[in-house]
Amino acid sequence: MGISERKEREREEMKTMITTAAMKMFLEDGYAKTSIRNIADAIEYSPGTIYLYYKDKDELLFEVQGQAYLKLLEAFKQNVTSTDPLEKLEQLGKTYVSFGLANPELYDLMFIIRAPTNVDETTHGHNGDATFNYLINLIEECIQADLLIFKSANQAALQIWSMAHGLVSLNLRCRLKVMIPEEASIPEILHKAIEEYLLSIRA
Amino acid sequence: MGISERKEREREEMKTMITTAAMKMFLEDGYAKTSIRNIADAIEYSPGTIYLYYKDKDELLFEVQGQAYLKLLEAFKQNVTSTDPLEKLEQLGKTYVSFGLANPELYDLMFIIRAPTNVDETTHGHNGDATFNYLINLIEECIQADLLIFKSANQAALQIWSMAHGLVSLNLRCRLKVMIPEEASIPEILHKAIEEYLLSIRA
DNA sequence: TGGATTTACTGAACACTGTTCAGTACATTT
DNA sequence: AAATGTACTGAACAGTGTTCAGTAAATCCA
Repeated sequence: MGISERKEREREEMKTMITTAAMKMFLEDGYAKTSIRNIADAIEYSPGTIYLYYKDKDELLFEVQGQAYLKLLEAFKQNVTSTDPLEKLEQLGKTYVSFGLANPELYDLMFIIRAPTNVDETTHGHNGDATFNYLINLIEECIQADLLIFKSANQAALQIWSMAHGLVSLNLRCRLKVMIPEEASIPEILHKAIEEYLLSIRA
Repeated sequence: MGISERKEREREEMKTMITTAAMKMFLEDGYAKTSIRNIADAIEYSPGTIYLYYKDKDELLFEVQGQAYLKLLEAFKQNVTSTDPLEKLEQLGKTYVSFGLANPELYDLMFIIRAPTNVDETTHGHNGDATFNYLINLIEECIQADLLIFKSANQAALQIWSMAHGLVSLNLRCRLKVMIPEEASIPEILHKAIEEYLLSIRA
């Protein structure tokens, strides 16, 4: 019976049609300013239809977040090319910061925006695991080679991620203007901060 | 002519009445879930009245943010008691983290929430200056005594604030659950992270 | 093939949001 | 006492996420 298979396929096509439009509009206008009606308009369906495929706007966000995490993972894989673990860690850190600077709306929706998805991590927790594991594995590699001052990978990841996220998210909320008056020099200074920080945690 | 003075006084009273109610409701339910109508109900006025005192919801946020920054500054002054600059820096860092953990909604509205106030820092930039200067002065003290690896106070502030904000804000968005499974141990681990970080940036 | 059933979709409706503004009632001034 | 100024109201506007009775087409079964 090929009909049910075709219907399943059509359903998946519809779902990706919705998320593709949603992703595009989230990136252009931000999550908050993108309404279900706008998305429905973009794909030329009625608002109610979207609810036949996603239970609410938050589930749509969750879906888009998953894609965004993969996009970040791709950036990691593409830019972390060195053979030296510490150098790889630096490449990862700089990739993270560059990603946040280049895709502010995306970064916002991945890590900053408030939504059920971002709060109750019990059901929605395993969305960015692959990307996070990439960091953890790299850190473990560094620790096993005795290259960092940390004893546990979790401890190291906590600090390293916090530093990187702090830099990016404070910038996204314009909190760095007091410290960095010239907007143009922000990328350079943030990369320098990552560099320096990683120097300071070397064993 | 005492009438215009009385009117000015009454106007100020009304403004603080509004911001007091707003602050309370922002803390309890969050900024997004608090509506102008809710605030108006709480102070027993019509919604339109609020707009006679504040031009929009964002201006209300700005006002409450100012109070929140002062509250944080108070916490700094109360907890930073040591005579040793490095110890003072540690006390400040831990106070910052504790503040964020104890007042999640307040921290959210101060540093995380997205609003015109938080984005265009040209007109709204000087709201938290006193609190920020407290940090800068302390860092300058450390640098002048050659206690830190940094050469410039701005450079140091960038890293230190980013680390602290990263820890607090990732926690507020439940991003630490992958690294810290037990919720109860979060405060201790975050304080430990601050401790360790400050050790790693000692000259 | 023809009638019953399942499926996909619509768009009006509900309860909310921030914000505006004509209208009103009271305080102050002349 | 009449005219002016001020403070406040609450209905209205345009938007939001979400639901659901109604419809039309596709599928199934006899």
